[in-house]
Amino acid sequence: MKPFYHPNADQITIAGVLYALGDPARLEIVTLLAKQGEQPCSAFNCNLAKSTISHHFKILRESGIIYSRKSGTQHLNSLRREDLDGRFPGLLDAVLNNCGRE
Amino acid sequence: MKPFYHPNADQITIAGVLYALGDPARLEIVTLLAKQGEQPCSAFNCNLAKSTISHHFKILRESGIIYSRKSGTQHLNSLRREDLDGRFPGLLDAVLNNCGRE
DNA sequence: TTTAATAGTTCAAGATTTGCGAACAATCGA
DNA sequence: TCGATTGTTCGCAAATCTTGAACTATTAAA
Repeated sequence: MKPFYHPNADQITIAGVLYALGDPARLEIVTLLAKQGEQPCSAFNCNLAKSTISHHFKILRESGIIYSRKSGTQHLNSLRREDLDGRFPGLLDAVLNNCGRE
Repeated sequence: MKPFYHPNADQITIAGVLYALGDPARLEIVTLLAKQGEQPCSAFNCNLAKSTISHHFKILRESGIIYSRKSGTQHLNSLRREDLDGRFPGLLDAVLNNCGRE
């Protein structure tokens, strides 16, 4: 399998981040990682197909929102908080503060 | 022509807002409205086709980000700042503060 | 009251993207 | 080595995006 692509912090764009966050499933993934810290893909339970979930993680990874590393058979994912806060101060917090209360 | 659909404030979802903002053209439209106030669609100059711009305004309108009203042959568009701030405090400001400096 | 000009919307078609099941790759334990 | 687990990749159908052309609505001019 190809190694994961992760953009550098300065390659992260706000349109890319907002696009990645603009999907209910991906927003839930991000909320989960914010609350629980590093998690494997399987920690995200929903009605979506496995391949679809893999796709969502890829979008989040390539937009610069999450970092993924291999650990045994799992892929552990974590929020790139520092990179995001450094690049777009206040953005991630504003999003997280407003999730889960629609 | 059908009258415009505008969601009520409580129908605005954060995923819908983030999705609408997750496009470079729409992000520029929002930035323009934030800086210049109410503007017609034609105030947004870019390389896109007229029909595409109309589509982008529709996405912004139906996600609850802008309000559109007819005035003669024009459609004047404005940010729904109060509705957005009331529903998702800090979100719009965080986005606007981080636009235009990639 | 025609006629033309302007501002946007709607429509149809091709290109792109999304979601899915099936097949595949990688790792771990028995 | 065999099976179980985790996640990726592939191919296809459905949905969405971009565009030019046609259309609606309003204003101004002749």
